[in-house]
Amino acid sequence: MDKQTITIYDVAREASVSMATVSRVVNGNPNVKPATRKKVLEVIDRLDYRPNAVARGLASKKTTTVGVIIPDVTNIYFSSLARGIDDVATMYKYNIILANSDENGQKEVQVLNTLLAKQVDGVIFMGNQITDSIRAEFTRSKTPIVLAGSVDPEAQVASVNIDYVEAIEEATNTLIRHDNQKIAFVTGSLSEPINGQYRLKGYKKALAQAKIAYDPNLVFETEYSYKAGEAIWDRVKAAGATAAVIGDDELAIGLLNGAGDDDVNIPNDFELITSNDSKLTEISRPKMSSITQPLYDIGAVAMRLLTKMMNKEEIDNQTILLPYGIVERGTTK
Amino acid sequence: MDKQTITIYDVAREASVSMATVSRVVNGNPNVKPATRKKVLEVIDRLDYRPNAVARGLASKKTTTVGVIIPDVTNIYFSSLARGIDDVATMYKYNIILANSDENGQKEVQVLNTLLAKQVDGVIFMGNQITDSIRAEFTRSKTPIVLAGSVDPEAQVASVNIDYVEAIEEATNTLIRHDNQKIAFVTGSLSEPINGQYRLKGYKKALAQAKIAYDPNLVFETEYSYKAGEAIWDRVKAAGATAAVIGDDELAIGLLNGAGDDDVNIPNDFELITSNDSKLTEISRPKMSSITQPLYDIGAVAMRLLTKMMNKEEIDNQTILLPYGIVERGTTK
DNA sequence: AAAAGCTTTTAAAACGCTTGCATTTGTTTG
DNA sequence: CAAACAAATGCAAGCGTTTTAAAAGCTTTT
Repeated sequence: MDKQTITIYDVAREASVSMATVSRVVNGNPNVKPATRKKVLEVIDRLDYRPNAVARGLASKKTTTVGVIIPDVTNIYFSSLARGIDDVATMYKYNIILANSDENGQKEVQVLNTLLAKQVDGVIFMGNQITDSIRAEFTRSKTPIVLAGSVDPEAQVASVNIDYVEAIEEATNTLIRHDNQKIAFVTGSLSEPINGQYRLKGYKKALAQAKIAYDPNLVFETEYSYKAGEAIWDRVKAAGATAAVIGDDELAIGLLNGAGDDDVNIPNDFELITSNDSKLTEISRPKMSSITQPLYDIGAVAMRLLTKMMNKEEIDNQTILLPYGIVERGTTK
Repeated sequence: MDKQTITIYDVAREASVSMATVSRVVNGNPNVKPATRKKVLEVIDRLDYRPNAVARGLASKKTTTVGVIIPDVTNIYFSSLARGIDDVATMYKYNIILANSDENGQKEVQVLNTLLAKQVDGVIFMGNQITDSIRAEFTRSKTPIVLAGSVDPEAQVASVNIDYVEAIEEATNTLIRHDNQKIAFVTGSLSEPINGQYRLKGYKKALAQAKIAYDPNLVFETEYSYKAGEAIWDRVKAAGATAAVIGDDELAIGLLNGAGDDDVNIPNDFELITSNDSKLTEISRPKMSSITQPLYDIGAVAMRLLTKMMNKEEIDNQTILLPYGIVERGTTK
């Protein structure tokens, strides 16, 4: 009934060699006489033999598959990283098992476990919160893990990022230089280290340097979403801010549109700088000034780092910081 | 050295039962005496045993993994579908191997083959062109396949979509009702059936009904990208169009911004309707009128259909059409 | 208390490949 | 030309599960 699947054994028989030899030619092992290789290759072609990766994985204990845990593919920030990850994965002959986690700690643990059960050779984790339970799973397994665009304050697990402190500091400085005194800081949950520790620190540093008092009423904690941005505009306005540094592009464009719909002239009456320099910054009107960071590359470098770890190569530096910059577009004077 | 991996065998020994029994309790097979089940479960817990999915896959010939071929995760249209796919996959205990194809026929074939080598239980394919080589691979394998948001003119392979002909016809009609005589049709390559056969047909039908002559100079073939949209504005304008139906949201927002930057008043001087009702339609200013289609659901339903096929359930209808609508927002009068 | 019929459990054969070790074949060398 | 070494191949033991057929235990029935 079923299309009889043909195995390495069939090839071996037809080519009158051993399975070992067939395996060698399939894997490009050089210890095969060219004539033999040719003969085997012909049979493989004739029978249309396709090696079974599952059997391969079981025998070799390598699946050439890596797990990618992503909060939400639909968010351009993460999908940009994912694209970088996938491209270099492909380059190194790995496949990606993609799993959405919704930044939900429980799901993250769950998903991580099924990935490990599937014997992935490594995992790339995106998500702003390394909860204790996740960290526990990380350390429990011998599988290499790297964080992409996420930060581990303990610096225990490998990661690739930009320097969030400095980046936000510089963005805030830009706004200060433009004579803003009341600068809002709006971002995701402050319980996420990237916000509560890194970005906030940069924001405060810039203020301190300019001798501007830090005002907790100017920091806004919300979701990374367009709607949240639109919704928070009123509060930002009410707080008397004349500018804002924002931690996410979707959030920023929401705020921008919220202000615009409220007939606020941007950048004259209100300035803003966002954080991720995704496609969205070019799509909005005015275009958004932003911290620039190489999203694709963060993913790509993270995956590259992971390949090294999977290969048990010596790693000189576990936590890689990629360069960032600031582009001023239409939302700053 | 290596953390000694513990296997089903270890559990069997510790619980003094056979591997078969352990396997049964792990798989929830009812033929196990409650007392035995409990004993085994305790040992599993104590040893922290995790079944090896690869071995499982080899023995059972099921990997509970499906392959997803996507042109580009970074495109909101596709990532929305992907999100739907992943969610129901998770619901049915499947994992997703995600592979970017760049709509490139060669890559598609390549990727499909590695997915099949990995013994995925099914495949979801997104991409607007079912080339002959892809079709050949499809039919060659016994693995179930369904198209999501992509169309197979031959209707050989299962798919879930909306009725593109009618949808575009209706969108065009809307523009005609608003007294536009010169309506541009801008979309991706016409060699893709979705454009060249379906959408174009709907466009022409609407024109014919309104007794407006079809003018090939008003159809624009380009890429699905923001840049392409911006770039094509000049040509659309030069052609004298007063409105446009557009096949992709990124493309549409590009065109919209292109027009806006050219000081054209939208919707008064130029109207447009886009096709996918993604997040972008709410993000643009003015917000874009659009054909509404349930992107998430298309993915979800496609995956659901696939689960049925993998389960060898009887399928009543291979090609599912989901309902669409039209929302008029700010880019139409 | 033996026969019959269930319910549980076990033994062991797959599943399709990789890989360490042994063997065979081929090539140099002294 | 035998010895020594290198290259090419083969053997067979895994890899960690599932699954089928058979065996073992229990209950009922008679």
